[in-house]
Amino acid sequence: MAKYPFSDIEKKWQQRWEDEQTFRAVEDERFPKDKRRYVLDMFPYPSGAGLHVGHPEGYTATDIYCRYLRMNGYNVLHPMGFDAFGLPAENYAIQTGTHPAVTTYTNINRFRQQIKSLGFSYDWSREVTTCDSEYYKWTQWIFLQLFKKGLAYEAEMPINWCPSCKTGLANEEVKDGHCDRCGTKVVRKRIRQWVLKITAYAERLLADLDNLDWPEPIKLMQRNWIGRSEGASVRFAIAPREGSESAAADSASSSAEGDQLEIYTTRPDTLFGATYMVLAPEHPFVERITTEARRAAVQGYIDEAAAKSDLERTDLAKEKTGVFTGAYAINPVNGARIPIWISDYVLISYGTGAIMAVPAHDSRDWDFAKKFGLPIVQVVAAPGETGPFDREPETCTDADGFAVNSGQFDGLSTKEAIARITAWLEERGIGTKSINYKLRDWLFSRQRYWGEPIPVVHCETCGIVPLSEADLPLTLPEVKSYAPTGTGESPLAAIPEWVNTTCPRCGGPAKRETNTMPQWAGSCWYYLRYLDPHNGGAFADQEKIDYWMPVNLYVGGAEHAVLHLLYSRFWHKVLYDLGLVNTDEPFMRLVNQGMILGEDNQKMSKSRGNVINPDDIVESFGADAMRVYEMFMGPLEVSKPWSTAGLVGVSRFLERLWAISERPIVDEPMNADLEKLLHKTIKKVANDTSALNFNTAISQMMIYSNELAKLERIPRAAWEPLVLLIAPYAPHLGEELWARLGHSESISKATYPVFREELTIDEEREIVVQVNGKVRSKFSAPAGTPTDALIQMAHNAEKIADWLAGKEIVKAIAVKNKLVNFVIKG
RNA sequence: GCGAGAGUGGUGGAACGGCAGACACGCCAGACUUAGGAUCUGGUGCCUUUCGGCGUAAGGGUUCAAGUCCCUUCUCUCGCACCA
Repeated sequence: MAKYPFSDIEKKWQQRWEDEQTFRAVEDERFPKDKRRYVLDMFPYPSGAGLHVGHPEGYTATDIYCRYLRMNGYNVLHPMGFDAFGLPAENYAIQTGTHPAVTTYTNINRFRQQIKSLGFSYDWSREVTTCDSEYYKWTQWIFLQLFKKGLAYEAEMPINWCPSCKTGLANEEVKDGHCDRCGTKVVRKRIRQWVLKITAYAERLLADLDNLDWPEPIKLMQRNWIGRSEGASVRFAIAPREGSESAAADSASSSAEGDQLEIYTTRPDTLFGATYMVLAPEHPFVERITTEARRAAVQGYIDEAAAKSDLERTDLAKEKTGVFTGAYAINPVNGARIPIWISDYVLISYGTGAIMAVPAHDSRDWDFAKKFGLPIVQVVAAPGETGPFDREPETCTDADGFAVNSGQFDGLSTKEAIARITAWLEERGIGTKSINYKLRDWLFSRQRYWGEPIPVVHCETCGIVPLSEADLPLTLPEVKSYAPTGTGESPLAAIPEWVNTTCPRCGGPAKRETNTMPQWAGSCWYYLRYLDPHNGGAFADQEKIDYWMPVNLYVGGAEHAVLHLLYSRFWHKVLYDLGLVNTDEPFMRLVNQGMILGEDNQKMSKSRGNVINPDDIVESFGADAMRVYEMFMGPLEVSKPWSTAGLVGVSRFLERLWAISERPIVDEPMNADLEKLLHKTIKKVANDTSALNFNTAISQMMIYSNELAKLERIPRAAWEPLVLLIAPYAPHLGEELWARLGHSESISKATYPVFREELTIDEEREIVVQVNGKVRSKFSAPAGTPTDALIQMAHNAEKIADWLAGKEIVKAIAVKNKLVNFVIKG
């Protein structure tokens, strides 16, 4: 049998779609709001390696869904573009001297051609590229809005620095103390940075997750990343010096007296158990409170801590370290004089950088107290525990219970004690209820070339001055060397004619900002630019935003859970607050596709030699086979290994459809059984497709086509619906078969088949007869036969009399249309 | 350590609490064929000659009935990681 000529067919229809602009999306008011859908793919970074079989998985899923929606009368926006700023092109430039733009656009052209070869129904007229100055003009414009709102600020702060990428990294880009991109161990470095105040939106970013139809694990990851906790801020007075220490104290140290040391705790109920305090080594009080006698030891510890990498500092396995400062604080609830230590187990970046240590009820404090012989006082007892509570406890517990050794609060439940002690602190002005977040502000500057220049200047008289919006885009200058200086300045700093400029405010001499934006900037809002990609006067027209937004379905990998997906929610909320977008969330529904692994069940990688190139698959099996196979492999959301043998199976299925189409298509009625199967098939394929359960939809089409394949002559009424059903999956084949059926218009404009519910119901049902839960027989009964009649019939079913002979029927259970179960004894 | 998800034939995977293994790959047998992952027919979870028994990581439980619900354990994947 002749193979179907997929190569010719696919080329032909891709050309047709392009010539006829078949998938151009137009803001047609005749479609009411609920008949419009915005279906978005995470756009790719066009790497030099070309498209990977993982890319088409999500793209195929959304494409099938979009084609399905269009055939069901929806106006669908389905765009594609490229996330084009980024380090690989820049690193390549450093090695070869090739301008990153050259590499990037070469790669984009290759990607676009590869993506098109798979026959996706994108509206290519809306393509965006983030490194295009007409695009990043608006990235810069949004940055200016953030700046004007006070959400972008400069700070000199210790940051995560990747020595290999020679740039700072956001917290979200550090995994296990290593650079997320290149795996190099990050170090701490203190340099001037641009930071976005994402923490100002922490509460909303957290709360609004509840309204999103996103996978729970992703929402949970964002919740954990934001890390909200409730507790209290409490001020501890620094105790006056005593005895010889006081006499020895110099004037600088004694000035600390009267200072208040503020801490944050989630367990104010354990205040009576605070037996010492710990400051982060970087805490500003350390210098002031350290006594002369302890100064050398303290300074030594600080130096040691500074030399350690974050990874070493946060290694949980290591023993706690620390030194005593010589100073004491007064516990405000009981007046106890408690020593103040420093230790690197307290982080300067969280809370106030200082803690009250409650060793009886915090395992970290416990470890520390045990190591340094500090007192441990139990202040929470387990429910029912009777005491006595005057001994040092044998174990540490953070479980709830009731307060002991806590003065007037004794006996209160943990919950009650937290509320009452917090109120008591507030009355006396010693503390307040307080909320903390793990989320840090977003480190937004990169000391690299290939990114959006940050559109501000540094003026000697005016300070930081934003460029006028009319001066955007601020384009990247040409440079001789792309190599980062590594000193914390980008290559842009080496171009005086670009750096030296005039202040937009006073006209005096000023220097341009030489840091660039991180790769995440462009992807924060690209879904908005698709709405109106060529607009020169605004990032997008309001009416177009209102027409399409929000995104109804967003499909992409899970690796962006706390990066892109958090950042773009933040930007979107800022734009919402400025009245520039119509919703407070950008992506209503999110689906993460699973990874496609190599045939060896390992992650695909060049080094493992298990990489599958989509071009090869399209070449030898066709784009339709590739698409259908990727959807047939298993559920979209799970990871699954590639199997070329499995691909062959799908290819045979498409061959079979072609073979069927070559038989006589006749205007004759089909038999009742086939008609039933047809309507069941339409129902299942429609339901599964709209639910993105593509694997089971394909399976059903296989079942149906296997039936059709048994016929010599194919009734048109049995064949046309199958062609329509397969079209979203195998669009080239669908078009060709549709044309061969005599239709002149694209099948993508045809109407999806409709099933008749009554034809999906079997009037005869097979009823299973069980004895003690085990299947012993079966019989056929009309649909809807009442349960008592089913039980009667079951008695007469084959072999059942033997099973019941001499036994007592304890109970007979019947489920309509399904089964009868006899429960017997003896 | 904490959190989340997942464990089903030789393989990918199906299965509103109701016949476990749909569909597909592979394999076996046969047919046909100038056989370039070809096409067609039948078979294919394991044990047993049959009757039948056993089977969804392991163990327990709820139920007339459990892959599915509950508890315990194990393994794998992912995320977080001294956040007070």
